[in-house]
Amino acid sequence: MNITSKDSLITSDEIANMFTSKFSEVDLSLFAASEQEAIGVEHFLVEPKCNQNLLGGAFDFEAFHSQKFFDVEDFSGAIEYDEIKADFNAVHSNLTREAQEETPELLEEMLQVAGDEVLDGKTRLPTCEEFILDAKPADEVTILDHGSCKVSCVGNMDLGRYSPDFHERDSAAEISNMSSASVPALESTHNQKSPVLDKMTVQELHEAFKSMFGRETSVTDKQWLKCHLLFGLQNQVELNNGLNLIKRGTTSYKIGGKTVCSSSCDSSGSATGSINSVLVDKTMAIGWHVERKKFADLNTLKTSSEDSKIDLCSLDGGDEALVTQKRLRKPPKRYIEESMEDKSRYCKKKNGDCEVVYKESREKLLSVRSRKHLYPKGFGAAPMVCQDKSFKGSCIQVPFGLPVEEGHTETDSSSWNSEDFKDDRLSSPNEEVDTEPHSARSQDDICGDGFSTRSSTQKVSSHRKHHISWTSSEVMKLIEGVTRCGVGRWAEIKRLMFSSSSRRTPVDLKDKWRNLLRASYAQLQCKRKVKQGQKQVSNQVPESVLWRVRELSTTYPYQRERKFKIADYDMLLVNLGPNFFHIG
DNA sequence: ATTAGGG
DNA sequence: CCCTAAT
Repeated sequence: MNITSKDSLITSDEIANMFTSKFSEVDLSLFAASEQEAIGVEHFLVEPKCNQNLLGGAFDFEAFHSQKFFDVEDFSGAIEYDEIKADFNAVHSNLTREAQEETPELLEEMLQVAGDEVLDGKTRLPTCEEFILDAKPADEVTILDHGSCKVSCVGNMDLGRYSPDFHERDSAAEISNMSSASVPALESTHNQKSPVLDKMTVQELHEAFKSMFGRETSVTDKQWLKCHLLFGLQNQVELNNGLNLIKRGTTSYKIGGKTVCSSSCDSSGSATGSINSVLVDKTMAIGWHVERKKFADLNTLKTSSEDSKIDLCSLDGGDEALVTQKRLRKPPKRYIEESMEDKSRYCKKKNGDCEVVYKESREKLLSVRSRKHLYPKGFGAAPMVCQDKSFKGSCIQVPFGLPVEEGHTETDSSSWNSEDFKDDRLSSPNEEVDTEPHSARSQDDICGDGFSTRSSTQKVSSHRKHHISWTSSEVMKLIEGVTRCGVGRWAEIKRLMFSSSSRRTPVDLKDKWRNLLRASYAQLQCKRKVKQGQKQVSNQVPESVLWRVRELSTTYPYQRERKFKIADYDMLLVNLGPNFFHIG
């Protein structure tokens, strides 16, 4: 089940959005008498088909799967069919395995419990103690089919033991009060063989329905009514318990013969799990199941529990703002990065002798380009994997700008004296002077930037673009480009002058030009003071170049309007003097 | 997709 | 260099 690598994740926001509507809203949509308004889950609400029960251990997910109980498309199209299927398969096998592993005694015990209640019959709801005793501590996902009222628990079906710390009775008492008041018969067991429910007349069921949902229904199908009543009951129970469940960590309880399991201690360690039972709808449960796994890697425990709280709050009633806020909160890409950064840092620390110093906390780890590739949907993807190999031994964060182009360092102003000036000038503009050595790349690979993702996940993920110093020839090409095309037409300049250069995007050109401009004016003022006429030791860009930059900046006042045609370029050069391209 | 501008 | 908003 390789769901984590999929990029079409459903985000928690979407989940929350879809399923955290207030109960009353759920009520309206799911139990509309017309049956037509509700979408998605409606399919299986009215189409009872599968009737396996839990104890039989024959929960056929494939059958379920093929019945179109839900329409994948309905769920924002974000959950891929395959994923769901994969999940179901896993669940299925899991369940099967579990069922096989369970001893007959345990199964019998379970049957007995159910049977007792059936025999007990009548209208007695389980007491608090019974609720507690019935609790099955487990990693269970409740999957409830409203058509057949089938319920299944997957995960650790620890039938023999009960959660020791399940001592809170408040919620259980609430359950009793709430349900016994209006729905006396809901304790009954597996629907189709429930004598108690069967005993109820349609009218009684209607009454129960009305008292529970506050509205009447014209549906006369007893099965339908029973299932919806159970559904409603469970919803309310969950609503009442929601927050408690999170704190408690794990719980499950039984309503009638149905085991409703909630857990917040599944493998992901996320409290989100407890929402599963709030979303009685199995598709929802599955959705969360999938989702939880996906987020387990990204979220810290803290985050996920926070999320859960928010969701439950909204469920609890009326706090739409939280949901809205959550939805609006567009997780900044930086968030992902920084969380990655944190983890990576953590990993490094963990691995010991790796000393990495980040220049700024906001330092981006990935270049935009690669990041776009990495996170097509922006969120929730690509769990950070820290591979030890990456950090074996010590590594040092290499300062940016180390990679040198063409083997010559032009931070030394001497490079401006070199001949590539002339070369550049003489070269025809269309003639690509590919000054792109691969040294930079290889440098990149050799020294790396100290981050792990490169080796671990996609190698496409080059990280923050190294600062590649501009060579003199590049600067000249830039200037020439500006001269020809004018300021602002960076794309064109890039095409003209840097077409062979993989780096140096138009934005880079723009940035560089801005820097040049800045430098040129800064230099004007500094020059007054330090008139020593020393060769610009401080800056690699010679004065003449800066001068020309200024010239161009006035020539092309940074708007599209080009005062000069290309033909004027020669004039300009003439005006600048023959020595322009040499250090003056 | 490009460009401008802030960081 | 990165990011974002505005074209």
